[in-house]
Order: sequence, then structure tokens, then C-alpha cells
Amino acid sequence: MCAKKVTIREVAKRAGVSIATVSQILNGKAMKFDPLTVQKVQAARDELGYEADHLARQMVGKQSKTIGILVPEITNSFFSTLVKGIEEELLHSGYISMLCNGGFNGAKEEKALLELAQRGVDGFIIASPSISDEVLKEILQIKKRPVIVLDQKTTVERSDEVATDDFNGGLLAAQYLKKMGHTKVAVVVPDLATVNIMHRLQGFLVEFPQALQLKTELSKNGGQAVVAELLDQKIEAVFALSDELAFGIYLGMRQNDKSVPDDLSVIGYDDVEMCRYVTPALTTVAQPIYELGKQAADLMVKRLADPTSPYVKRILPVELAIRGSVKVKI
Amino acid sequence: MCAKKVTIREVAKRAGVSIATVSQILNGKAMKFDPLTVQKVQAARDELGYEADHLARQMVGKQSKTIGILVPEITNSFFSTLVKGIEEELLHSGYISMLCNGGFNGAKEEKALLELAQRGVDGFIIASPSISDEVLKEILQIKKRPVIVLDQKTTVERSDEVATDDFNGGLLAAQYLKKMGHTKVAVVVPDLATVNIMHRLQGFLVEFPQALQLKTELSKNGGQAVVAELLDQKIEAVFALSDELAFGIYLGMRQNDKSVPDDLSVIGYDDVEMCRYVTPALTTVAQPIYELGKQAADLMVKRLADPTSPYVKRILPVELAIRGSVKVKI
DNA sequence: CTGAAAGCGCTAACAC
DNA sequence: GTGTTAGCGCTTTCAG
Repeated sequence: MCAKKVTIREVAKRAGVSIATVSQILNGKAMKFDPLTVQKVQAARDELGYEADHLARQMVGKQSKTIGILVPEITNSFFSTLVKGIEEELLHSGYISMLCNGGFNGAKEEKALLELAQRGVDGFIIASPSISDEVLKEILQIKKRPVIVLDQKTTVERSDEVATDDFNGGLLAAQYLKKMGHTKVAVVVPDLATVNIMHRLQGFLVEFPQALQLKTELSKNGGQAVVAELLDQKIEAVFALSDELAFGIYLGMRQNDKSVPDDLSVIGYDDVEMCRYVTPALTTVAQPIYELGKQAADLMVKRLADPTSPYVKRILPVELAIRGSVKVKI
Repeated sequence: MCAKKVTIREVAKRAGVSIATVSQILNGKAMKFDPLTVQKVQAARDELGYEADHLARQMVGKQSKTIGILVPEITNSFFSTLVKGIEEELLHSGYISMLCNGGFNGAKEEKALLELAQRGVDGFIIASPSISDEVLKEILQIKKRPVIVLDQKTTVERSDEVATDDFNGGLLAAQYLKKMGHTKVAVVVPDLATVNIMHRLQGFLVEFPQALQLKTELSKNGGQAVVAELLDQKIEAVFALSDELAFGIYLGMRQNDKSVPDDLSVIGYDDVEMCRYVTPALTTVAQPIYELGKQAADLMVKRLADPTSPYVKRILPVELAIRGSVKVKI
């Protein structure tokens, strides 16, 4: 099942041709050869189960069939789902993922990216807000390898893009809250706001222009930290720009002996798996996270296959997942 | 910051020696050279910021400084935390991670492993119950690369090991339940029981030899599925062999309009981050998951540095994290 | 002590 | 059409 290591030379010998011929034929240039030779080579390849060594191939400047992935926090359900989507699609296309966890730390991310670049990855999929534009540009320009960024501070020119319809997501959340009769609403926004998150906010503000905006860290802790203020201000309903934030709010409420949704309605964003398992189940704006990862990977593979094709941008739809964390105001 | 790509040749030229000399000196054989030459070479290396190309080096049969990681489901909090620990420790030591998601699918895992092997990883860290022993042996024997398995069906001979004190964890859970006055208890065990999970069970059974054992899938769904039976049997307290299972039970209880812990006490295993955020917060046996990953990575790095050192086994302690899901029986 | 030379497995010009 | 040759960047005998 897993022979020692069959080289191109053996295939050549077996087929009675030179290694160059084998290389050519096996790399798409088959039509320039005598059909008979092609036959022999392919037969030999199959019989020996030969597969080109990615590493050797890479040394001569070809693809390594490896993609570098950078996420800030794999531990976060959003990112792990994303990575899963990327990884599965990539593996399916014969690529493999090199994963790095940036930890929301610019320096570490840069190091990771460099390490990845040095490893000769064919492209990067970067989903991390704290990576600086300059570093990104450097990678992109100097290394000339395609990059796809997700969840980024700014958009990189000259790259493909996948995103979800963030503006609409924010709008959906607002409309729902309004429909449920809420007027005194707040929105909790992260310090480190990425463009996509800003879009959500903008969508939300269309319906609630003067919603109270609470800044905090984009994490469970951040959500927890904001509860006191929410309670002080007698807010009725809060829009958490991520489910993580919402989970933190849940905890904060419980610590204050208050109930969701009786004392405060909360609506989240992302639709992470745990939404269904917290009590009450979290009403949230569902993004197709896994799909987002798959699409990013797909775009990357396509780009690598045809580097000159025009850049594309794909927007994935979002929808409201109504569960139990928003009550109708009587 | 990221020079074009400085090769060994440039360093050699700069130092006024041959590339062979540079290679030797930079690879530990410095003492066999004239101190002056060593000086010059190191100076040149530093000035140019030279670093050997991992790929080229690998081609000549050296290390690739890359470790393959296989997990069944990165989306699962346990595994993502584990991966984070591995990844961080590895990056710290100059290694990089190639991640594959097995999806609890033997065939896919095998493919991933092969792909990883072909990529020339220096070693494998495998945390996946469904990988077969034969495949594992093959990797280990044919490729002769070190493997560390976690959460495995069986233990591989001739490898280092890290594990947590599963037996004690089960015992701890049982003792706590007993202390809280429960007698009619159940334990929900996964179909696909790995050795470590069996140890937990054994520890638990020491205190509750005739606990009701419910078999199900090791997942949230599995937990949910088992609730009806739990209720039918009028169980007072249940030990879920993983937090995932416990979360499923929470949902199942809610769907039956029953309360945790009033109608059923539940204790989990793992201490995943969400334990604190569900309602009630989940009492569980805490394993140092992140640390487990770090240790596995550390062991791997050490093994690679000194392949002949004796195999070691590290056992990490577990402890009870008491929260709100177990009530004292009056 | 140090350097020349032979590859590792593969691809790409350029001859034949 | 197909083989020859020259590397990619590095390590490693093996002479000198």
C-alpha cells in the first residue's frame, strides 16, 4: 500500500524512456509525444504507483501543493469550523494545510507567516485581524504568492475574496429586535473592529441609529465585562457582534442573577455550534462558516490553477436563526 | 525584513570559504574547524541573515522541521485546544504543523496520513481513535518516523506517550457523586471507546460497580439521544465521559422540560471552555488539554533531537472542577 | 582543516 | 518526438 519510494527514474526505466520524457508526459505535455510512448509511461506509472515528490518538485520552482493558513485562535469555534472547511476542501484537491495560530499577536503572526513562506507554501489563507497591512503586502509582493484574507482589517487589493453579507446580517438582527418590540437596544462592538464587523454594525444602525454602543474585547470575557453597563443603562435587548460575546453576556447575566431573555434579550452573530446548547438557546445571525472556509479554499485552488484569471469576489448569504434568547416585549 | 533568499553560496563567498565549510560549521561540526574560520562563517551568516532552506535540506535526507498532526474533528473544543498546544510548542521550537482533520473516517485519515508522510514530515502526532493499528504500524515502521498517539484505541509500542490520569478522573467523578449523596447513577460511554476512556470508566466503576451503562455516540447528539433512557430509569446523576456528551444531555433535558441539576445531576469530563458558559455551569473532571498538547509536542521535539533516548511516558494530573450541575441529594 | 564533487528527485531548455 | 544537460540549495564523503 505504501511502497518504499518510487522515483521518476524507475518509471523511466520501466517504460524504456528517459526521465525527461516521463516528466513531460506526466505534466500535461503528453500531446507532444507519440501516443505509444504516452501509453507506456502511464502504464509504468500506474504499475509502480508512482507519484512525483512534492518536495523535489518544489525545489525546481513548482508548486508545493501546500497552503499556509493563519488564524488568530483555533480554539474559537468560528475559526475551527472555518479551518475545517478550508482543510477539507484543500485535502480534497490534493493540497495540504499548514496551520498557524496567531494568538491575536502581531509579532507571532508575522513569525508564523515568515515560517510558512519559508516552507514554500503556494498560497496563504489569512483570517486574522491583527496582521498588519505591510506584512501582508510584503508576503504578497515579494513572495508573489496568492493570498486570500478573511475577517480582515482592510481588504487587500489584487486578491480573490470571500465574505458573508455582513451588512445584511446586521440589518436582519436589527429588524428582528424591532419586530419583537424592542427600542432600548445596545450593540457591543469589539475594540479591534475588522471591516466585516463594521459592516454588521452599519447594517444594524440603519434601524437603530442611536443604539448604545459598548466597546469591549471580542471574546467571552469581553461580553461578560459589558453586562454591568447593560444593566445600568436598563437596556432591553443587545446585539452581540459575535456569539462569543453573547456567551460572555450570558455568564455575566447569570452572575448578576438576571435572566436571559427576561431581563435582557440577546442576539448573537455567527451561529457557532454551541448556540443550540446554551440556555436559552441563542438567537443569532447565522453565517455559513464551514462554507466560507470551503469557498476560500476553492478560490485558492482555482487561482493557483490559473493565476491570470480575473479576481473574483464571492458573497455568501446569512440568515436569522431564531431561538430562545429574544423575547417579545409586551 | 524579509530578504530575497540568501543561499549558502552567498554566505560562503562572503566568508571567503567553500559552501561545504559553511554547511559543516553551521551544522554542529564547528569544533573541527579553525576558530577563525568559524568566526568568519558565523559573522557572514549573521550579516546576511542566512537560514538553511528546510526544503533543500530535506531533500538530502535531513529533517523537514515539520510535524504532521491528525485529529478527528478540529471543530471539537477538546481537539482545537489540543492542537493549539501542539502548534504553539512546535512553532516555538522551530517546527511547523501540518494539520489534517480525519473526520472519524478511517479512509480519510489514512489518506491524510499518507499525504503527510509523502510531504516528508519528521514525525506524527495522532489523536484519533479510528485510525487502525496496521496503518499506524506501517507509518511507524516503513517510514521510521516517530509517532505520538493520544486518545488512541491501543497504545503503540516503541513511542513516547503522554496521557492524563484517566483512571483517577473517573474515580474523582464517582467519589464526588457519592459524596453528594447519589446512588442511582448512570454513566454514558461512547461506542468507540478508546483506552483512555475505558480507564475513566474503570475508575468510575470502582465506586459504582453497577452503574447503568448507556452506550452512545461520543458527541452532543449522542448525549441528547440518551436522555430519554436516563429519565425512564429515573437516574439521579449521570457521568458523561466527555463534556460534549454532557452538553447534549443538557439539551435533551431542556427538550423534555426537565432541569439540570434538579431533575438530573450531570458531571462531565474534559473541562472544555464552554463548561463555564452553559447553564448551569458544568461540573466536570478537568484535564489539562492545552498542556497535553504542549507535552506531546515537546516529547516529539526531544525525540527528534535524540532519536535513541529511551521512550518516556508522561502522565498529567486531572482535577475536579466543581460548578453547578450536580446537586446534593437531600 | 578545507574544498571539490557527487548526488537527493525533479523540471526545463536545448539539442539530436 | 525524445534524450541530454544543467541546475534548485543543501549535505556529505573523500581527497588534498
